[in-house]
Amino acid sequence: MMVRKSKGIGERHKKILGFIASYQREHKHPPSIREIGEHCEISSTSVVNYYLDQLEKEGLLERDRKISRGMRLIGDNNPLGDMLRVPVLGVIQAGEPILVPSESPFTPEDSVEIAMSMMPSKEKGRDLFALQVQGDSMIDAMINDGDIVILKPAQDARNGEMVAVWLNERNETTLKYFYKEKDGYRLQPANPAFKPIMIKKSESLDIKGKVVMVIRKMERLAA
Amino acid sequence: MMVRKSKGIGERHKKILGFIASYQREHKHPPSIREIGEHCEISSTSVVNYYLDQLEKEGLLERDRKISRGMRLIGDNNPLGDMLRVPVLGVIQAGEPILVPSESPFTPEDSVEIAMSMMPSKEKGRDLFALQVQGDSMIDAMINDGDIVILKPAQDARNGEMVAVWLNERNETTLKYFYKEKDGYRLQPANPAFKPIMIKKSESLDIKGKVVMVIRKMERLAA
DNA sequence: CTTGACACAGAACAGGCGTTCGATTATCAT
DNA sequence: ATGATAATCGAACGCCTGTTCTGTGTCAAG
Repeated sequence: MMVRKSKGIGERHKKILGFIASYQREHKHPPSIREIGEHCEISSTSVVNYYLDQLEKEGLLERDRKISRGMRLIGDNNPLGDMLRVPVLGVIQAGEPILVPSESPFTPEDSVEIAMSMMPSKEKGRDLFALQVQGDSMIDAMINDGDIVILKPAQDARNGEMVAVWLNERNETTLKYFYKEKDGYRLQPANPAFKPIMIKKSESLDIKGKVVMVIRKMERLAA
Repeated sequence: MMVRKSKGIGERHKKILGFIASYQREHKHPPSIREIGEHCEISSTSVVNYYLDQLEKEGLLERDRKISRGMRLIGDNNPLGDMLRVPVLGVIQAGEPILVPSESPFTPEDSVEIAMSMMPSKEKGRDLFALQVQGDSMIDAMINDGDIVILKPAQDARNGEMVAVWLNERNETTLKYFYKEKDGYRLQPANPAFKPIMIKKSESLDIKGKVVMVIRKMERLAA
């Protein structure tokens, strides 16, 4: 039959890889060695095992020996991965205080799923929450109507972090870069076309959380 | 011992649920019935099975009977999910043509993972690609320096869709809402503070793709 | 031609693992 | 108290599944 001379991956290998991926997508768990054999025209379990070993050596597969269906695709092939489910607690808009987890009486109607690998640094905590932006009031933060902002509860922030604040005096919710200055705080819009807001120490500054991510889905069309 | 009167979930159930989640996170595959028993102080496999059945009835778990470790958590508990790995092909900036998959000679140095559930409609194709925005040239599209835009290759677009275009005459790459008009095309910035660009039919309009998502990670601090 | 690496088949083995069933104890309404 | 229901246990059963070993045919190098 065909020979491979021990270099690289052959057609058979690709077929197996593809089968594992599609099987896993359909059944939510990996196939057994025998199932792989049936669908890839391999009549012996030992041959499947043989190929699996090669795929593992190539770094395309990982195996938990002795464990049933204990294999998983590595890298680009793997359709499954760790993700974080972040509850969407409500909307954020100017003129209304935002709801942080402890204040919100609502059950998250919806949630968004974020890949762990996308999470900045060590914000991988379980206490993140999300809000959907309503209206154009956040355009100075470069955030559109409909965007989803993911927040981490916080009462204070370091310079340069984007925070969600409730400005009592102005009766306004806003997202700004936070800077502490000698006579108070400076809230810097992300959009350079807008001017910073200066907050005196006397005014109340109510930080609700830090913005860790912004997601904009383009499914809907522009007005 | 304690009794549950067949309503709701008890402490034991939560412990099992938690163990499955943590086990799966560590081993990349679900535990066996016996492993659950060992770590939850249940000495009989039948009791574990007993609880698993209840969890399934509650809709918190799904089971593939007869299949080894054939269980998976449902909903918020499930740390694993279908995700799309989108290759980051390079950067997008004004003054340089963008690279679409077929043109790019580079192997994606990096990739971003997006939950399937986050993908708009049926853009769940395998041909998506991502670009990292460099510079502030996309501020009129409400997109910041460092943002990641996810694109779907396309040569044309419908009105209202945001597209990535290469304007040959202006030697410029840009992201705009696309509108076809009687005498040509109108490229509308997402930011209402900016004016639309009118393109005559005589000018060449090179649509490279549709923007399906924008992601902004806030890990880095503002300048 | 011989040799040896390689691809593959098939069968047997053994342990993993879900299932099932009989028996026992605990809790509660009656 | 008492019977019904829930919770548990322990062991046996048997399929599922990965592992291993022997054997065969092919092809290229010596």
